[in-house]
Amino acid sequence: MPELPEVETVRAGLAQMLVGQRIKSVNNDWPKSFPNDPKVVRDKVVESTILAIERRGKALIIPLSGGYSLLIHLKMTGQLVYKPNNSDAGFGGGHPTDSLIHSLPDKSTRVIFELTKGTLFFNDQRKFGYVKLEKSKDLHKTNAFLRKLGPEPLTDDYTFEMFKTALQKRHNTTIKAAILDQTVLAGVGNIYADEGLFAARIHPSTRVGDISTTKLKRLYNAIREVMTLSIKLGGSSDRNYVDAKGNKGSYLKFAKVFRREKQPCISCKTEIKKIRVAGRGTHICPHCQKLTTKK
DNA sequence: CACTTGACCTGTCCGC
DNA sequence: TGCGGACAGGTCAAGT
Repeated sequence: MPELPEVETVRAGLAQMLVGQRIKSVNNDWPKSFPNDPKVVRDKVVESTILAIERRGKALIIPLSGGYSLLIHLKMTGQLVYKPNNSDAGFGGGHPTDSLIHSLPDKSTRVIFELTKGTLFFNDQRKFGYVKLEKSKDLHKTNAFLRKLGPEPLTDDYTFEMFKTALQKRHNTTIKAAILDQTVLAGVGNIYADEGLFAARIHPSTRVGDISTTKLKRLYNAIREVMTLSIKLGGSSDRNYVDAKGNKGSYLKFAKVFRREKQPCISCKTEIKKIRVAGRGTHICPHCQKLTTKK
């Protein structure tokens, strides 16, 4: 599910509700969902206080009092949903009747954190995601996943030059594979790759080295615009994704190509096609996104 | 080193 | 209705 906009939406929701709370207990049934030694987890996590909720690329980082942090990756189907202790009535508190919160825990619940004022559920149908306990000190350098991540694309200091320079090391591959590469920039996944490439009118199979600077500049802007809009709309709920309150996001109502195969292109009415690029299902308008090559 | 493919899992959908 | 296969928003380890 979750690409940068979805993870950022979860982060913002959790930050409102969890910061300052104490963790009373931790339980997990599937060891790979929380691979640390359960005794160590109990020792370092229980009785600690949540200091902040941070995001890096598609990962969440929760620093705790006591010098440790939770590093969480939702991968394809992870969810982090918080249920306040007083949410039983099912109304108010930002929990519409179709919120996932009313059926928690469920069969995909992997980890349960009991907090002072409520319960945090880590759900993950496909079990690809994880919660890991890490030392907070220099976490961005000591953790192998975080260390390799490229720059955050939505910060003010992320420039076109940074984008262009990072792409040069992937000049021989397709532009779609290149922007999905988390070492080039952090946070783009399949949805925003397709939406960004459509907005920039670039065919996903185009070789990076064959794209003009003008078009790359369009893509740089498009990726930032598409993800910024999605954050405003609470992210994309294609299948599993929900925010920290268990509610779906609405970005896909505004998506131009993603999951719109067989529908007319909003720009030229040509039928949207679904193809395969970089091993991923890929959505294009064959008329607006023509494949071009140099020489 | 750059790049591609399969594996990790469960659930759903589609064709026979 | 049942069954097999393909596929799903991500990353990593292997292979070429």
